[in-house]
Amino acid sequence: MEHKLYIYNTLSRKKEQFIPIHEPHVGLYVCGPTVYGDGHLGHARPAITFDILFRYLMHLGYKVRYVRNITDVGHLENDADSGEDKIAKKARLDELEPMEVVQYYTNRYHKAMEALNVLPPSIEPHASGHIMEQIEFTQKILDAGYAYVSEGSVYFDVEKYNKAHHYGKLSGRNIDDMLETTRNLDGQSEKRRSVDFALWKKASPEHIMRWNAPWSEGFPGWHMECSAMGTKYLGEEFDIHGGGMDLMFPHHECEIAQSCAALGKDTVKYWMHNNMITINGQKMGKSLGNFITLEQFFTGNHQLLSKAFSPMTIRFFILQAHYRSTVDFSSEALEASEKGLERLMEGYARLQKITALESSSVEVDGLRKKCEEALSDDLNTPMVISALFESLKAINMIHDGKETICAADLEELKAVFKLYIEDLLGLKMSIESASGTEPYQKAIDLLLNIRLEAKKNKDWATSDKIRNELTALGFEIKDTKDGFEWKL
RNA sequence: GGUACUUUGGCCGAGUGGCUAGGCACCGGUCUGCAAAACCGUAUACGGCGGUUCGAAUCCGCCAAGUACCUCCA
Repeated sequence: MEHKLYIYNTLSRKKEQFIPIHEPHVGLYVCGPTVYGDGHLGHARPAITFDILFRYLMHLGYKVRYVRNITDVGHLENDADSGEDKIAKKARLDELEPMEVVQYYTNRYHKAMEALNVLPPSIEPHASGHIMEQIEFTQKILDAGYAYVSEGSVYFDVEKYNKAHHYGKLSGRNIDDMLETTRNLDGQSEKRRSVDFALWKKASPEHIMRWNAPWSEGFPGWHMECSAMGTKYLGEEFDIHGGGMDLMFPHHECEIAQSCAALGKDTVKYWMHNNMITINGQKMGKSLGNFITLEQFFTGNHQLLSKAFSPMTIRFFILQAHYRSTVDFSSEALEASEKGLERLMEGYARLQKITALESSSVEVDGLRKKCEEALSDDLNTPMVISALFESLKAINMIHDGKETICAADLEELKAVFKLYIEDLLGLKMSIESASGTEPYQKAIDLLLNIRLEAKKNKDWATSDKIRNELTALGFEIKDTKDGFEWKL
């Protein structure tokens, strides 16, 4: 690869040059959703962030295998000892089979992702479909001596692991602090230490989702699925593991410990974490109950939303901030993004209509380089967008006849805009352009042509009436030099 | 309590030891019968106090405010 990509590795807390383990192949694993409820804005962030990475790696010529899991078992509601499985709880409340819950929300998640123009991953494994792998993985850890069986459940022996390796190296904490802060929570536990976590849980009698294992009839611990499925599809060592920052501890820390204990080596080379979306400065999340679902954004059906926002607006809004920064949601911020996106896309459409002249009065060369440098510098999408907006000015000036562009420059500009807007940032033209059937469109055109005639005759009363009434119906009428344009 | 991070103009949000980020809003202009839309343009900034430096919003220290993780969370 002639171009160098730098990504921030949470492990080293530095930007590092990305060098694949087995070029040209790249293995990418990202923690997907637990499908017990509708996806919210927070789910869109990692999906979009790693969608950009996925697209960019492919653009650079790598053969990428992108694995994003669906968690449908083992993710508990509260403390590992007493919590109820999230899926099972939802199923009980809705009187459904757990797998009905899983299917329903998985479908809805897919629909939302498609609307956001997030490419499907190469493999989307379900935890429930990989119970055997998880049992085997657990057995490996037991064989290695880093786990113990207690009352039919299997727990990871964190203290023992920590003697040989550093438990806490990803999140930057040490075991003594953790033992201190968690000591009080520990009462009736079957665990030796409060920091130990479950690899396999024996199912209580009322627990529906259960499988046979050497230790008991039960289900796998939450962290186990990613270790088992990640290594199954990407190998014992793979390139990039991503997810939300809130998963850093304990989820990813446990994953590192599990994989290292079972395989005797570190599995992941680069750890990447996207930051959180906040609302009034506070993290948006299920536990805080302050989340807005993606569907609510698309329909505008939420008290904090001034109106509906298109999936592309959401995508653009997220891309306008760097993935490692928190981004604060507000209706105003989204409206600003919406307008900005519209301007960008209209400029992009305008670019297609520009005719080339003999020579260029504008500079086109720098854009591709700027975008490339920005994206390869730890996915700096805000910089890419900024560069595009700067070129947008030139496009508009050319359109107005104030600047000129030659054929070669025009081709380059079109190519770069397409590459970055469509292929890499994944922004699509708004769907609104296709409004109504042909007879319907012709009827509107007819009305506006009548208005045009009225204008020629200086019959302002008729002209304004048509304009005002159409506006009242929700049409946007634009007068141009030689006619009109309209949209809903 | 422990650990980490953040603090940029009216709002959102990049960046960086010296050169305009960008978007939205505002204001001014072009266009228009008037508007709207569109387009162009100007302005406004780097939490506070010290230090390093020829020079810091950018590095260091202290202080303040806020957030996250330490329990489920993308």
